[in-house]
Amino acid sequence: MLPDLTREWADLTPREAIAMQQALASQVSTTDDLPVVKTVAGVDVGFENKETARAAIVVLSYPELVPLDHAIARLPTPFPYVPGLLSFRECPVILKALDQLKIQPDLLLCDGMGIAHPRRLGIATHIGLLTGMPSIGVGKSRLTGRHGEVPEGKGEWTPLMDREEEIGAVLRTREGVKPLFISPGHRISLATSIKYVMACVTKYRLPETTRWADGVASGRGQRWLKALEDL
DNA sequence: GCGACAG
DNA sequence: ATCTTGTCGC
Repeated sequence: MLPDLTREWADLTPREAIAMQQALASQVSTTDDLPVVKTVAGVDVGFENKETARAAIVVLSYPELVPLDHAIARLPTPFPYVPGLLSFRECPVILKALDQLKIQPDLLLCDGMGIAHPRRLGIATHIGLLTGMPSIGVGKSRLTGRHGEVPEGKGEWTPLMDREEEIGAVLRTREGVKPLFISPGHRISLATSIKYVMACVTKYRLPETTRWADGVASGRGQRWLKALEDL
């Protein structure tokens, strides 16, 4: 049973949230410490309105990428969107969804950043710390850090730097598409993160994990859920 | 003081 | 994230 943060985080101020991130940062590990990966999961959070957050998680077999399990959870939105504090808005409902899974994944890919964050505590990292699960941040745009041009070829990447520190990779998952911002969440290195993200990419820009998750999380989720039933 | 700013 | 139609390109 994962912690229910709905209450604990209810009256958190941005200042307290930042202090919490700074306190947790020392516990993050970017050394590979994962089991043999037989399952990977993607998680995504959508908002039905300003009031309600909805998380969807889909577990896929690895390396086949066939859907095996899924969960959807809803919870009141506990925190406004503040750049750098995304996890306080989305973690509670994600934990609730994770608790509903029959199959706990070996690796979790989250929308957003891992350590590529001002205090090295993006949502993927925070979820990793809360669950103990190896995690990777897969962002569609940049939060922080600098980088050079990204080579055009599929699988090519450029380091994302904060001063002298390598905090992630700007990865071209397909030729001719906007690159993704990949960073270690917890219990995984950058090189290994890139490897698993590319292994989850088939013919689209986004890895299958996140494609399944946000297909189920938002909009026309019924269409995706029906596909899951036909297993 | 002026921008930048995951989802 | 979410609101939204047509449209440009492979």
